[in-house]
Amino acid sequence: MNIFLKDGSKIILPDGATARDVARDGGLEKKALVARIDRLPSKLVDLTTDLQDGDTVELVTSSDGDGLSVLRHSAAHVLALALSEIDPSMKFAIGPAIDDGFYYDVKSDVTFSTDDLNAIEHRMRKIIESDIPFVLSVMSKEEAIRHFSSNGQKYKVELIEGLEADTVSVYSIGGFMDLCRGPHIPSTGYIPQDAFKLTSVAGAYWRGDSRNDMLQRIYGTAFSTIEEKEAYFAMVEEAKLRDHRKLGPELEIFHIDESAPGSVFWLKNGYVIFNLLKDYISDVIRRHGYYLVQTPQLMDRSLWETSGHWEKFRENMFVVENGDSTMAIKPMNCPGHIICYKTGAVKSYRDLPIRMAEFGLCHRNESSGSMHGLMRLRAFMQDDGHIFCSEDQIISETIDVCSMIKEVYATFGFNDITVKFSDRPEKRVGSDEVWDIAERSLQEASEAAGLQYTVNKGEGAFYGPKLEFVLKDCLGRDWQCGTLQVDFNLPERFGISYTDSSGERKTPVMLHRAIVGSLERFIGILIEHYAGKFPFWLSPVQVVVANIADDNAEYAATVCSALKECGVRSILDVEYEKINYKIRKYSVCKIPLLAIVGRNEQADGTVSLRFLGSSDTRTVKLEEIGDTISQLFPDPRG
RNA sequence: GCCGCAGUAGCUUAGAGGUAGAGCACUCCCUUGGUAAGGGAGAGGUCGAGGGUUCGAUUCCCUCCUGCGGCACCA
Repeated sequence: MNIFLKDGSKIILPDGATARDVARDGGLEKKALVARIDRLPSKLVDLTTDLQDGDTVELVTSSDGDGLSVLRHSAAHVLALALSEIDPSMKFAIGPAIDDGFYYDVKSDVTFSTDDLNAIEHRMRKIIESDIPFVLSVMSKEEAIRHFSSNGQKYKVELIEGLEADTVSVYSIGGFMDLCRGPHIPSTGYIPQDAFKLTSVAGAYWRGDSRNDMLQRIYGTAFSTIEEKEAYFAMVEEAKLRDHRKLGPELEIFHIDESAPGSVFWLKNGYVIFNLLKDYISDVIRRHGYYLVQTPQLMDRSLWETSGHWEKFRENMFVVENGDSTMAIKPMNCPGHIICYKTGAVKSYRDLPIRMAEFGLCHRNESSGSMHGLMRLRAFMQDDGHIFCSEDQIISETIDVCSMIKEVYATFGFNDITVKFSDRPEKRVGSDEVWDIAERSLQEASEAAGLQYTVNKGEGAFYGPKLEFVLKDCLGRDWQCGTLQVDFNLPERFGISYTDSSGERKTPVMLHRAIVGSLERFIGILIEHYAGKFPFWLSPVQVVVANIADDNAEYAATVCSALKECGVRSILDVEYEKINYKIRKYSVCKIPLLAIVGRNEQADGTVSLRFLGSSDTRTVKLEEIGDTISQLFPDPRG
């Protein structure tokens, strides 16, 4: 029969040939893992799949992203086989490939720890060496249930029972049978011995539901080549070095104390960054027509009941009993802004849009296991803002918010932004009709703003659909920061209104928006993005002026004053220490610029500038130092 | 909150049923030096908290706190 390859060439194979014969024919027998056949659109299939005359076949190797996923998925099966050897009564849940590897969830009386991973890996290597084929069999649901019940595989039985089809596919390696949709690599030997590794053990709930059994999850990863594996682990190491929880305290940016879990002590350097960020955002939003307000920390329970937060988030709110009244520390700022809206004269359509912003300190009683450095806190400051507008202003306001977000991200070098659209969640307030309008408005606005987004089904806020802005840092990691939410519900619940041009009372639409989300979290991201080497404008200490010998101390002080005069954040170091020692000291704390003065500089009225991470120096005249610095380090804030 | 792991000087860490050592940092002394650590001395620890076992616990056991890897949650 005639078989076509992806490049259009044709080969002739005997009847009954499989995709594997194509691999053999093309000398790819050792590399091809699975295949794509045009007759079976966009689906990967096993190489054992029978071909038909006229099929176009594409062989897929592990250098293809989908092929790599198959490799990892197969590695998960090998892991399962290895685990079943350790505990024959082990119950298997699921073992999929994920973005950077694979895992298998199991229930066992044996508790695994990181120390056990080597031994498990060793068993996996034996299985890989034995080059056991993956064998597909298709059986009826009943037969499969009988099989998996007979050896107590209750999770597999539950999975099968949930399947629609009449038959299920099962893959075996040796005697080990696993329910699986496939496809798989031809045999275990296709997993490269030196390019896979088990990485960690963790707990995970069966079917991701905290009401279900807690399982043990064993994570691993596999790559096409050793080089790719090494690059991956090098990246993991690099991420560890940049970890804001390590750099933050080291660089005197912040501290989190046992006495206040989930709250930040901003240290001397961190508070400079915090204020620079806050001032910068203040400036941007002011240019975009916002005014700032500040609302109380403690507000009465009734307010939270009206907003719906009491019902939905009571458990996560800090509540204060005060005599006869019950107050809550604000977990967000929206109700406060609604109260601000209600004050003063009755609003007219001429007043809209009203763009109100607040650096709002919010407290949420996050569960103990969810806290993570600056990324997830119990107390954090939102760069919050609410736009009260009419329905026909949604589009123009959305466009403005998007451009503002892009502008701010670009200032920090984040140019790769993706957007997610989250629609109505199961638990929500408001009628479906209102949700229809809200979702449609946000969709139209997104299109008008030229956004390309992916949809996160059911992930919206309880009061409205939302856009989430995700930025990519220099290690390629995604961080969700900005958000824009369209809300028809809270204005309704609080009964706020404006008078439209025909004199009629209308309820305004409320757009909730944040650019960076939480200042704390954004600074955490910045620490990791810059690896602690902040750009000049954000550096807490921009210049250290250091003398070489005592004779130059006075001149060094003059230089330091001159820098301060120019608005440069500088400190003076005239300690009696060798210049090498000082250079090392300030390189370690990542000061971007050192101004070194010795006998020569003093005589010539100059300063020797030394840049972080470079041994080049540059000598400039003292009176030109301010101009030189602003030329060398242009301010990206515009 | 759940599963697992960890907590020794400011930081990084060694150690063991008989109350602890090191490096960096710190203080003092010597060195007046030219672009990533000069030399010497000193000080610094109720070994996360509470309870139990023991003649004796920082070490073994239990409870709690905090953190770490995940899961769940995330207005």
